[in-house]
Amino acid sequence: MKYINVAIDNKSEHTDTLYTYGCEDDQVRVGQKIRVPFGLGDRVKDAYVFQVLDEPEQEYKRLKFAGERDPEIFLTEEIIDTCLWMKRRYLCKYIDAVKCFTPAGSRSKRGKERNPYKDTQGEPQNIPSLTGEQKQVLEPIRQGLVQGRHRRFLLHGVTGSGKTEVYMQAAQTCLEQQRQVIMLVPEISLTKQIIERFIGRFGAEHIAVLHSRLSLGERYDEWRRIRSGQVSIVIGARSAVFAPLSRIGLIILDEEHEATYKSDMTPKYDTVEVALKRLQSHEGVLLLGSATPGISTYFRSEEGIYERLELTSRYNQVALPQVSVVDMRTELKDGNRSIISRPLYQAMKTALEKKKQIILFLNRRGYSTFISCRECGKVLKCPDCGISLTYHKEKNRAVCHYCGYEEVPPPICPDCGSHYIRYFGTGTEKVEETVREFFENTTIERLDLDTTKRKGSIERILNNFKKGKIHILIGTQLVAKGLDFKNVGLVGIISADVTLNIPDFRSPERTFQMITQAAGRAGRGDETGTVIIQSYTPDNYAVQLAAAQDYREFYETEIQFRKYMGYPPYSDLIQMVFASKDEEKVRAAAEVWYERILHHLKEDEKQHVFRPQPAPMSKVKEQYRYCLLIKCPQGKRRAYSEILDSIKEKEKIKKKEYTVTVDINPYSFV
DNA sequence: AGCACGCCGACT
DNA sequence: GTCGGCGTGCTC
Repeated sequence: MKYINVAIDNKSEHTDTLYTYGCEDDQVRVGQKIRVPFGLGDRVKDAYVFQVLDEPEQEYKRLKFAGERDPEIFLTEEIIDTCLWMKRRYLCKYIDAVKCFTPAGSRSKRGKERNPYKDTQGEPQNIPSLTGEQKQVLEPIRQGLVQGRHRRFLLHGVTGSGKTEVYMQAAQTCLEQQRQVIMLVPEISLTKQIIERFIGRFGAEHIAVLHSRLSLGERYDEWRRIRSGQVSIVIGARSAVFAPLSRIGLIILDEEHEATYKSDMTPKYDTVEVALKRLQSHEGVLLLGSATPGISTYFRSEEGIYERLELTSRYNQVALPQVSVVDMRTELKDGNRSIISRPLYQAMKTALEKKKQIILFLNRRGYSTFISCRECGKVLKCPDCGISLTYHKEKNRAVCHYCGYEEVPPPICPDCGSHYIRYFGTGTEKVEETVREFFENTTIERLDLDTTKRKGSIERILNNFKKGKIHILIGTQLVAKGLDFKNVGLVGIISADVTLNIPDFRSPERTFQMITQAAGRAGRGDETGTVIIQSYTPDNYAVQLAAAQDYREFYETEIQFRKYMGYPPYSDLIQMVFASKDEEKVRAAAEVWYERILHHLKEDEKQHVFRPQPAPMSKVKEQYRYCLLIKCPQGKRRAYSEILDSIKEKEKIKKKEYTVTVDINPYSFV
């Protein structure tokens, strides 16, 4: 007779605790899935075993007994341990964490297992010989793998420097140690080449590819295939970090800086953190790769938390593209009010004459309006937070979304006295229209979230572009992600300012990454490509250093700003969002939390918590939302988690009609 | 989230 | 007197 502590598969916050059951089955183990009677009606619920005990921890007046076990779903102790860690770190429920590791579907009814990539031949390959640089980079990774030690690497390599080959050879070494590999990519639909190369090299039978098109049944089958030990390499987007492998030797994150590695659903986990947690138990190696590492990542490589490896030369020795910045203030002065500058227009004409293709980048439309002078380029910013102020029409104020600072927008530019104050943020969607007017006999296609909603449409557009059927492709960041088009002669960035002035402390970082990535699309064939960046603040360091392709200098500049402002990596930003149908109730709830948090802090720590304010998009889906931001100093994260946890505990005693979500270092502050 | 217990108003 | 309203509180 055993006693088990289980997490119940229930939606409610109120039942998010471990319940003790008696268990007749002596074979019961931590991680198993088991049926239990629950509640007054003894409804049968799924539950997961977190602890197995010989004696119950206390007397229960109505102890119940667990039912049958699910023989197909069982997790390892390492996974249960990681669930406990996730609950703390992301303030999610036990079951939310467990569900990351278990397949959502049930056994597929067809009865036979299916592997959608079984028929993919992949490119049969000769293993290419490595350049000197690649060999050098690979050496310490191999060493870590062979010794079976936990090590962490940042592979900083320019576009086209052959990172994928390093990944594959590291994977090879890992397999030779009888250990398994998780290969994570930002977006599976744009990663066909990598998948084909892996399948070609290692064979489809040892690889599981997890992607969003899998049906629930297929997902279940893949999960079982992985769990059974048949699979030694799992390729997938961020959720593949939860793959139920039992001997993980290596986790690779390609394009480490990408926003998709941060989950936007509960639990709001950070893929790198989960990978690290798992690798510590498995004594495995973490390999982060990027051409433009995130500032916090690079900082950690400076601190020695990650070992940094550099690939500086391009594989095929193609010269980096010619990058120039167009000053849109001059365009205005000279009477060109159009969205396309004269240099960009000229370059487009030339490219079309040479039968070269063009990509125009339209940055994601800002959800907020920033205020800027079209003559000198000045942008209104918060004096305390250093981020752009957002214009609120209803009250005619420029507001800081971090701390709530506000001011009446000046009628003339405070720097140069110009009357050309403009409210930016919308209007860029007119690009397509303008381009069509300027270039009548060309094929123009737009690629963004709206056009890609329909299945297969990304592939269709990209294929047509590849075949040369489309002359000008207008798109958002989507187009920038790792695509290799040989005939692109020109890349134009319509407005660097939109990205630069998103009210987020990372907007310079994002701008730098966006420009670098876009530039990487130009001149991938044998000719040097051209990149043109349009901006009203052409002297901005992010724009300038991206144009100069100087990552190191950008890092040095940016890290100073982060240090001065106390932003990550010098702190963690904790964002809490309160939501309710009742506007007054959310406001009150946010205030209560604010007061309670302050109550737990010492006098000199109170400045880290900002007064709650209505969210920038304050009403979404009939719900009113309030935000509360905490700048959590380095090393204090656990303390804050505990404070929030205890408030959550107290708050749920009184049933309140609102929801709270906590997001640590969110990718956007909405 | 369910589901039962419980303490007040209109029915056979 | 009792059938049922859904407010309140618990679930090993």
